Amino acid sequence: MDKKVRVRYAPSPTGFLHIGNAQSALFNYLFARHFGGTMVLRIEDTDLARNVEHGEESQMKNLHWLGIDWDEGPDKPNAKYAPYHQTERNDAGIYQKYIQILLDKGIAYKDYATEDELKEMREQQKANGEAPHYDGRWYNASEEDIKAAEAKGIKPSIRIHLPENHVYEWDDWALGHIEFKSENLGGDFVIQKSNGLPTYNFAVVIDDHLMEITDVIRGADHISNTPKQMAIYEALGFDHPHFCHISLIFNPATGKKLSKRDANTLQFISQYHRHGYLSEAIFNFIAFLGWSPVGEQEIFTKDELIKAYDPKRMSSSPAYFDQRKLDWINAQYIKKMDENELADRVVTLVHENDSEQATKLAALKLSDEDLKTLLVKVIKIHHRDATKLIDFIDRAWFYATILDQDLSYADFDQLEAADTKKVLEGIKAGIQAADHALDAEEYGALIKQVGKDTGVRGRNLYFPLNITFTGKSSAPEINEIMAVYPSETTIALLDKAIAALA
RNA sequence: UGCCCGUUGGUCAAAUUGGUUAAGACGUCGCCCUCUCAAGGCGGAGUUACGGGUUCGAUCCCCGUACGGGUGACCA
Repeated sequence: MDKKVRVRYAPSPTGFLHIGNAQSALFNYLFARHFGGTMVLRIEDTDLARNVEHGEESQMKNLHWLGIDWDEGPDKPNAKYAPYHQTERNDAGIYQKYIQILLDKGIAYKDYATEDELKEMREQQKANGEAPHYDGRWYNASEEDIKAAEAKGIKPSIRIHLPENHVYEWDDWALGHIEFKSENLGGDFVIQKSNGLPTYNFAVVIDDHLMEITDVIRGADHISNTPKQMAIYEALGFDHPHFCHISLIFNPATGKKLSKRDANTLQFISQYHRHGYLSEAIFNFIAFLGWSPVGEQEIFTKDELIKAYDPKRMSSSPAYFDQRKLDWINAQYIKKMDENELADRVVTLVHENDSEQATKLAALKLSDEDLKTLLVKVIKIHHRDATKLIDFIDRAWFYATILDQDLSYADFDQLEAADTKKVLEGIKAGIQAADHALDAEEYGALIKQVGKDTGVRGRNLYFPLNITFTGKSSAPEINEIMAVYPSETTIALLDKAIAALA
């Protein structure tokens, strides 16, 4: 690569950070970091009507959470390229200047057609079996027509005139060679709206050129915009950047690209955060949707991904989003992380999270210290079977409120009642005999001792305890679970179970 | 309907410039381990959309068909 790499992620603040957005931000990030280039964040806010309050702020927050940062943007301006909001760039007259150049060259022209006229034109074309396209009615319009339209007070839009028999072609990082014929672009298109703002296709070209973007990495839904943008680059005599169109992520439920409107799938990065996914796992997972490394390794840290990233290995076919695989990856990260760090993360999550589980646990008003102590115990027990941080929250709440839980003793029916009673009473006696609260190891020893004393073993020994302390016959390491509770609670639970036996 | 793109098991996918018993992972099934559940270990089943062509040989190159998707705005 001869020029220093500069890439950009350019969201429009019309919503919150969606998986699809995250994917394109992520590949831009990997591209920039892999080649030691610069990552730019630019806000494409020219559609005033659709801008959402806090959309931009939320995007940035979630990007940071994911581990994606940038070198230039609204929060990190660089005098040479600022500003980074398209509305501000418009106010600075940047787009106007290039519109004027095209107007002067006679490549762009004013179009006084009204919305209704255009609509009618398209309907007419449709009725004739033609593809809808602008018919060029105001190209080379007469002075009189223009004067007449001006007199009526019509505010014109500005269109660019497309050359005939021209081919727009490029070599895409992901797709290889692609070409479009100029006559298939839908006719001369608008570059400046009648309200004076540039259209997306125009602003993108000007900004990417001025910001010296070398590689445009974006979703495959932009493929058909690319030839239009190339028409603008050519009209202005600019070189165009390299393009990379990332394959789209599909929703398995609908078979279409993941859309903000799909209610049944988690769409937004914040939702994954909320549900207790680790940002590292999401990063890892998304990187593998649309790209794959050489070799068989599947779990990659961010640094490893940056090192391994190769734009030539971008996929050209769409991928279905498989949440089970994400769950597996998330579980891998959880297993690798130690109890302390996990507990810290869960504490943070409990504070900032408004999920049902977190709210319930927060309502217990434990001090951070007590909460962490409890969580470390819970994590020890469930480290192997948790897939999400929220699983720990859920269990911690359960254990903390065990006395209020409506435990089911139904499974006692499958066991010999006399044996069950002996076991439970033996354990109770053991706890009462001790002069301190037992820890997990001591509980383990006690259980074995009771087994020896009573002659009850195997499931007949463990199931009664599982049922007593969790309400289910199967549970992970029961001695560790018993150690979560204070002695009084343990004894109370035993009494409850013994009473239920009678 | 036009234009563009895509198609390797249920899912993600690999396969130096055409030669592999067509990797690996998730999921699934079975076995082992184990008080149970999980985790872990081992193993099984399961794929080159279809039809032609080029070639000694095609997942790979070409053509067609089918299916899927993207796009077709004074949205971005």
